[in-house]
This record gives sequence, structure tokens and C-alpha cells, in this order.
Amino acid sequence: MELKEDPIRVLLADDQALVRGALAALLNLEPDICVVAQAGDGSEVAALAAEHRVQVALLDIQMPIMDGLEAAAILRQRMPECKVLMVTTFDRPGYLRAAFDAGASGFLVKDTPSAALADAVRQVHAGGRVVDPSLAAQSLMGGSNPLTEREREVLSQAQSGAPVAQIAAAMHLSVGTVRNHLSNAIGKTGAANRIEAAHAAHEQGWI
Amino acid sequence: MELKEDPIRVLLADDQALVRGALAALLNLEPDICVVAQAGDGSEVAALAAEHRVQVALLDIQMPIMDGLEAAAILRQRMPECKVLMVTTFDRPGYLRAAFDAGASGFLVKDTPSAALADAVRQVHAGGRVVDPSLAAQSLMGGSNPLTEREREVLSQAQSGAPVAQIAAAMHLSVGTVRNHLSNAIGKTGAANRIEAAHAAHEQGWI
DNA sequence: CGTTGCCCATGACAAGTGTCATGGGCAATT
DNA sequence: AATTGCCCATGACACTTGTCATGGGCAACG
Repeated sequence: MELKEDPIRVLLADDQALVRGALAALLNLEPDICVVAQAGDGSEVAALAAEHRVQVALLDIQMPIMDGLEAAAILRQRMPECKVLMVTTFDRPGYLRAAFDAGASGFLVKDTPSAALADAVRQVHAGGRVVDPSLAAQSLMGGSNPLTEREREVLSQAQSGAPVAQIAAAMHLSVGTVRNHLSNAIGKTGAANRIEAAHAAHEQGWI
Repeated sequence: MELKEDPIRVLLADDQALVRGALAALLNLEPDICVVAQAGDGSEVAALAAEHRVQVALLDIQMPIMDGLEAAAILRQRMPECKVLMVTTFDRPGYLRAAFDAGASGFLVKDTPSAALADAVRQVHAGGRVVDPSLAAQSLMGGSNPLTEREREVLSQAQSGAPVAQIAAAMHLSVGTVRNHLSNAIGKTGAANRIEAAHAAHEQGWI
């Protein structure tokens, strides 16, 4: 079925060492796939990928210092021949668009069956695209991010409970302006509060 | 090194199918460990454990319908000889106490090296206790949950952005009482807002 | 060039929020 | 029997928050 070729050279990036190691074990069971490098943060992937001549990079989105989206963008810029397969815990519609904007070839959520992972790697390596079907539909429905940049900034500050005065100081704005941005964001998300709005934006992957 | 015994019979419970499968692959690499059952939710574990005569149950805390803590309590009640090893993404100090209160014999966070997992299973099976050392120290320092039950209820409602009036209606209380509980919780957590308080409580595993 | 959209800002008003003092009911502890 | 701690409640006060009307500056698009 397969030509007798060298195994696909894969890099794994996930901040949780346990699942990173487990995914490596899972993929190494496949004879045509070989995990040649692992990273615990996005800032390491570009260098590791170059060093080990990686063909497919499997990146988690949530990582502490540099997230998977940023890492993907840098990686694609330096090694356009290296494919990226994004893996994430949360099925936020906004993430899908962001992933492909960053140059990813595939997108999986972590509750897809484990048997599908190896196939996804093969498809991506062969030049194909892999998208979680349920998420794809959801993403097309939802439309794209309606929030302006300022509204996003203000919301993400409000998320952690900062009062308006503090946000205004941090952004070098007047308190009135901050409240206007917040009010706009609340309206666009259909929420009643800043905090409901922040949650809604977070769930959509807008923030 | 090991006596020639039957392999340890392990059950895996995690809501994310991908990491569940990956952990299974990792553990099945060990000759003396055998994953005999998997569950995607806590409500399934007790029945599965009984059916497959499981010796060690590896439970994630975060699961949709019934969480790992509840599942552990039920499991320990019905099969006292079955050990529980808790695995979680977040290192909230409060979780550790809750896990042992539920009858767990071990507690691991998901960013421990994957090589340590098999050893933890063996130790727990042998009747020992396994605790993430960094978390243990953190837990002893933090002390235990200072929030009363009502304060926790009120906080968890406030977390999602509900206004006081709505919380009061949901709990059949007067708005003044809700604000008192909130004010107390804010004081105890050293926060400035209800939302900061909710975050703090959440990070401590108090909520 | 005019329009449109986003940014920034101000001021004012209604509603929601955090704090405090005060007090009654109840269960567990001393 | 008295104390302590949690629950519940009320009312009042200062402060924060959400909304609205209004207006200027600026860049992009027709």
C-alpha cells in the first residue's frame, strides 16, 4: 500500500510533558512515522525543526511562552516545506481561521479518536488538508471576528477583573473611552456584562 | 527484577479521546502493565472497573458529566481493593486534598515527565502513595479552603457574570444576603472584585 | 471630495456593586 | 447556659459600571 520510503519525520510540541510523551508513544507505534523531536514551548520549535529536518510539526495551540499559532507562522516562514498540524483542546471556531492564517495544513481537537491521528499526519505530509468536520461547519456559521483590536484588548483586560480605571491606565486612555469600547464589545457579543462578553469572546476564539 | 506475575490491570478515564488513546499506547509499552478499559466520563468507570477487575484506575479530574473526584469516591466505595491514581491538568492545591478525601492513592499533574507515569502506576498498585512533590509543598503552605459553602456557591455563579439579582433569584435569597456573601468571599481571597475573587478561588481549587 | 468606519474623548444618568452597621435564627462547641 | 460561627436579612452610602448623545481626528474607499 505504501511505497518503501523513509518514515515521516515528526516534531511534537505540547506544554504537558505527559501527553507529549504519550502522543510520541502513540505515533511511534506506526512503522511509517517517527517522532524525531519534542518541544515544551513554541519558542523552541523552529530551531528543532530545522535541526532534525522535520516534515510534519504537530503543535498544540495553548503553550506558555509562545503559542502554537505564532510558532506555526515562524516555522512556515523559515521552512515552507514543513507542514503544520494543529492540535488543540478547545473547539473555538476562531482558532480554526487563526490556524490556517498561520499556515497550518490541518486542525484537530483533542477529543478525536486516537486512531485518526496517524492518518491525519499522513494526509498532511502528502500535501492534503485535515479539518475536524464538526468544527468546520461551526466555523462557517459563526462568521469572523467582529471585534476591533481595541475592543479585544479591553476585553482581555476586563477578563481578569481589572476595574475600568486600571485598564485605562494600562492602555493610556481615558476611562470614558474604555467604557465605550467595553460597551461596544458587550453589544457585539450579545452579552449583559463585560464578564459575560469576555466569556463569549473567549469561547468563540476571538480573544 | 520483577516477579513473573500477571500484568497490572489498568483503567483509563479522560474526556479527550486523543490523550486517552495516547496514554494507553504509552502504558501498553510496559510489559507489566495492561490497559484493560477506557472511559470518556466518570459515570462509566465504576461499572467498567468491576467488569474488567481493574487494579489501578487512572482518572482525570476534569470530565464533563461526572468528574474524577466523584468517580473516585464511588469506585473506592464499591471496590476498595482498586487503587486510584488522579491525573490533572492544573496544579490547584485544593485538588490534592479533594483527591485524597475521595480516596485516591496518588496525584500527578500532566506536566510530569511521561517516564514517571508507569512507575507511579506500579507504586500505587503496590500500596504506596504518589504525590507530585512541588504540589505537596504548595498545598501544605496554602492551608485549606476558608470559604463557606454559600460563599462558594455565590462565587461560582458570579464567575459566569451573573448579576446579583439573578444569583439571588437562583438561590432563593435576598440580594443583600448575596452581596454579603460576595463581600466576605472577596475579603477572604484578598481580591478587589467578585471576578478577581472567583479567579483566585478557582486557582486554589476552592471552587 | 465626501462617506464610512474606527479611534479617542467628554459629560451625564440609571443601574449595579462593595462595604458597613445591625440584628435575628440556628447548630455545634465549651 | 453561654459562646461561637454560619446563615439570612435590611437599609444606607460611596463607588463602579453600562448606556447614550455628541463631537473631533484620522485612514481607507468610492
